[in-house]
Amino acid sequence: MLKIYNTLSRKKETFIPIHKGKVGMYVCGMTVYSDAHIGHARTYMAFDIVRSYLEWKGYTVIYVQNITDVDDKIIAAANREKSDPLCYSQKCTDKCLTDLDRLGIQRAGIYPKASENIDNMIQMIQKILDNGYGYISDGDVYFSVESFPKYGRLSGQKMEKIQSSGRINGDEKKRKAEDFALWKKQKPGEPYWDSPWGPGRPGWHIECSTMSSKYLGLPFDIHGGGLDLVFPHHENEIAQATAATGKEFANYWMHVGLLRVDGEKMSKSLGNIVNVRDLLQKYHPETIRFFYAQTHYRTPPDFSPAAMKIAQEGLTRITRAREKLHQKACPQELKRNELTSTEKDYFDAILQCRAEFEQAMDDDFNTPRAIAAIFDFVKMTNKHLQEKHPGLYQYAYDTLTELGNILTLFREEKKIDETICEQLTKLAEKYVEVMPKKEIDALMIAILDARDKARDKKEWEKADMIRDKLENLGFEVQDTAQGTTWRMR
RNA sequence: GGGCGGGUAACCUAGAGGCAAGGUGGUGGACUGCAGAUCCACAUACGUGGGUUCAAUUCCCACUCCGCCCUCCA
Repeated sequence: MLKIYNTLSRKKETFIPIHKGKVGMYVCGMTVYSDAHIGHARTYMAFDIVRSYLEWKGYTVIYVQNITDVDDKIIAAANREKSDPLCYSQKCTDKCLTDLDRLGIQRAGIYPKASENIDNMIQMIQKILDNGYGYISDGDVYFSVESFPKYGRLSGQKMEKIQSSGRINGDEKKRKAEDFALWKKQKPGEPYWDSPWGPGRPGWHIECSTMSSKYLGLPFDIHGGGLDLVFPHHENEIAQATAATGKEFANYWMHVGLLRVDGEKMSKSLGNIVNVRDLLQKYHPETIRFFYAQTHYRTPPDFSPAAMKIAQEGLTRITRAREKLHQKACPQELKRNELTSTEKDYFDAILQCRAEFEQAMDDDFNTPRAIAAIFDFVKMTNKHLQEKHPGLYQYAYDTLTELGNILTLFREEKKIDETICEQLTKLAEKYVEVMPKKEIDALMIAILDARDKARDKKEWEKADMIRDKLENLGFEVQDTAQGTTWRMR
């Protein structure tokens, strides 16, 4: 039974979808005016896993993630570049989504853009006005927060406190400081759309109320985003959608803990924003994803080279076990009562891993616990590498792959560098008597065979030389009691 | 000032009213020409002070430290 921590109640609640077998999920997307950074990736990774797990549980998931392409900062950036804001944001959108693709984060089902839903927003604003929750002021339209008694429920704020804090922006055009803009009157040099209140553009919050209800209908199941969006953005979304439609908005609110960098908040002012693209120069996408998955989605992860190293090494441990399984696996009928007793132990361990994995994920998508289950499974695998049943290994391999996929692991195959084969051939020419086919496997077998002969003759220098050269080409060579094994890093 | 969430070994990360789990690292052992991998074993932890309880690290209160939001933020 899946439980989700709901920001609304600050408790874990049993997940019950509105429509049986279906889940509607809306996640606040990027404001596209620069590159995607690892904070974005953190959030979309988290929801990629949420989506994957829900699908694994048998739900059909409709995943909507908006693109904010109408915004002050976009306009400012476009003006600096002397280009049209919408063209500029289109370019950024493509870049950002491509970066996330390269990180191996699966795309949402629908990416609605603010600029393409202005009419819908105007309609919603009109309804808010019709229902008495907003007012017009010199070409601007504002939401009147005091007219919406439930305001503050999501973030635990009390209206009086918000007002008395003195921290929110006053404005002559607003009746109350806490009111927020639904529609902003056009300013010179800015893009605008016509509306019943004159030319202008929508406020930021309205796009999410509008597009979520347009694509998912109200109410819908899950609304997610970064923890920083709880107030005021999500609070405002609820107010707007409810004021306009009278319907409930979202049932479960999920918020992702914000990524930190070397123990500090990641921000423009600190100048420590790490772009996805730059990070991909240094680390394999799978390592980055594993790093994220190692921290529960509500806990702020701390990004650092040291943390990446830990992720890298842990992931390698899993990968090695999976490769060994792959080598031994072959589809074959599997009946528990036909297994030897040690094979039964292993088979039961696989079942145990599945059960623990599901239990962990059912508990508010507890990926660190799920990963612990996988590590337990890896340990059992390494202990049982002497079994004889290929079907058992197939089942183990399939299980590890299936569960890993939910955590975004094993999504890409290793790329084989074209030049590796040539370099291996050169090595073989030097040490091998009979040249094998120019394929990596054949070359490796021949080279390692030559090395074994050297080892038999106790020619350690030669053997170590070969091993060093292979290591340099990216091969991990290990001598074990069962012979020499190799793998690509 | 208001709201929210945290402080678990050397480090990272889970957890729960009664054995505190996983990873990285460390130590010892098995294996081994060496290296590596793997397995086995071991060591080190619940911020402080109260309270509730047979029992708290887990619940409550205070204190303290840290972070996030209240301005754009995933």
